[in-house]
Amino acid sequence: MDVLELENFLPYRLYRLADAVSREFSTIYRDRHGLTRPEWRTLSGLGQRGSITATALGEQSAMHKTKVSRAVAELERRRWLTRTADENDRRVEHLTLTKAGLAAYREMVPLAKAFERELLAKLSASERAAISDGLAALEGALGKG
Amino acid sequence: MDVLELENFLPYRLYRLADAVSREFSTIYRDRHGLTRPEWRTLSGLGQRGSITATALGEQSAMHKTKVSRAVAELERRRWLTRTADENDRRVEHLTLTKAGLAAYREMVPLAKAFERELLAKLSASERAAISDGLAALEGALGKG
DNA sequence: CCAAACTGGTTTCATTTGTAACCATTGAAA
DNA sequence: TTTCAATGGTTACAAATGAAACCAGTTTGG
Repeated sequence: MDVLELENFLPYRLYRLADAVSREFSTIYRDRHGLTRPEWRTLSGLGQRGSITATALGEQSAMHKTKVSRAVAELERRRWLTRTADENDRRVEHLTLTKAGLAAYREMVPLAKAFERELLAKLSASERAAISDGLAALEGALGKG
Repeated sequence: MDVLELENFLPYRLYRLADAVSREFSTIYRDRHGLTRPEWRTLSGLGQRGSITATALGEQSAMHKTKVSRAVAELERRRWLTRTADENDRRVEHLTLTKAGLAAYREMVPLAKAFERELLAKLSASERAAISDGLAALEGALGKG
């Protein structure tokens, strides 16, 4: 009979791995600041790109617009970001980190990098290359459709 | 200033890719049978392993026990599986696919394999090797802690 | 024996999520 | 213009999720 081996099935392996890594990483921003993943991504997207719109943020961090909307609302409530209206298009708002938001970002970046470094340190150089190349290839394949 | 490039950050890349692939794949079992992901995994775990317990199913398919419990309940409602009590331990129940469940499984397996094949077909042989090795290495690294 | 402590599995409750509907504004077309 | 489709963003509602409490039943240690 034709059987599917789940543990070798690419979608399953990817999901399982992403879930494990993401869950582990989430303890960092959760413990430190009580952030959810969408909030962390928003913070991190804004820190990386400076002032951007909610739509751009959604694209850059691969989040559904409702997630962005809610994360932005929460960070605004914390006074970690401010919205400023666009001059030309009144539907658009530009998001910018406040001093407090920037401080949180600056504090998080080294922790995030350390997490990644420690994870990759468990691999050999060729394994690191393999993951890097493999993910890039898949990203490319999905991009095309 | 120290910036984190989200698009090169491993946890983000993994999650994004897994989400995209999984979302795409989910249309197959959703359109065909209206299954959720936990339900699909349950079906597929049972098809692969024959008769197993809910706990074993959770371990094999990396699902929280409440997910397993609910997915099993739904598949039972559809009469795709049956539970039989363990002789020695009355807490344990062994899950087995019914004829209908097995039929659904047999129908899904080729679709799943085709999906994976088509995805991998977009990569070169060396890229396929890279993904395979890279994921295996990460799985190993996480396993150890 | 009998009382913890533990395990397989379910349920409850609060939180997170996605879909779809929505509001306001803008751009294009008639 | 006026209308109609599209776009940025929010909200309402339903479904999915996880943590913790729970209910058997089982094991362990006194």
